Amino acid sequence: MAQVRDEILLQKIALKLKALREKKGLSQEQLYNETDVHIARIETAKNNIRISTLSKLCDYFDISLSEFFKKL
Amino acid sequence: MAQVRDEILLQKIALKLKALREKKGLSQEQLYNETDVHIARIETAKNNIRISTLSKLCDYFDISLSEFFKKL
DNA sequence: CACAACAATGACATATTTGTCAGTATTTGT
DNA sequence: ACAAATACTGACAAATATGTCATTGTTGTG
Repeated sequence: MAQVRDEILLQKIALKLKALREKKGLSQEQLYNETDVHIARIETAKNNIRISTLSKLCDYFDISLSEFFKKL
Repeated sequence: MAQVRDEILLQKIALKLKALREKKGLSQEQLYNETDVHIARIETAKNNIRISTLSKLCDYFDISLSEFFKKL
């Protein structure tokens, strides 16, 4: 089902974003202060992130969207 | 500004999706019948597409998200 | 255990995407 | 130019992402 595929995708994105954040040693709150993105629900795969939100985060983490999805 | 960067990103995504669709020789309506995605507003860069919507389209076009953004 | 820092979750408000459909504009082929 | 196909746009409803704040749960450290 498409729903299941989406859940898997969102889960992968969630884990990847969490890993990027932790690599920088930031708390969710600190990341919010830097990017204005509330990450909690994204990191728990509750939200179907918009492309501009993901783009903003990738910019902050110095990774291209292509790179982000390559090692997903 | 972030707004401008988003507009550029959405414009690139729009053009890329249109090119993929036209490569398959499909009208917007035909693509909708295949994917259940209304593409008109996305191809005119009016919408900030969600990741699962883009993923669905990439699946249909047989291109990975990483590939999609690589040649953006 | 107790405390502190952090993450997860619920509730609510706001903004935006998407579906849907109708109407208009544009393109394409003859 | 004409007709048909296609694309674009506006309006409305429904679903959902995100902001915001409060509360609860978790984790690590003394």
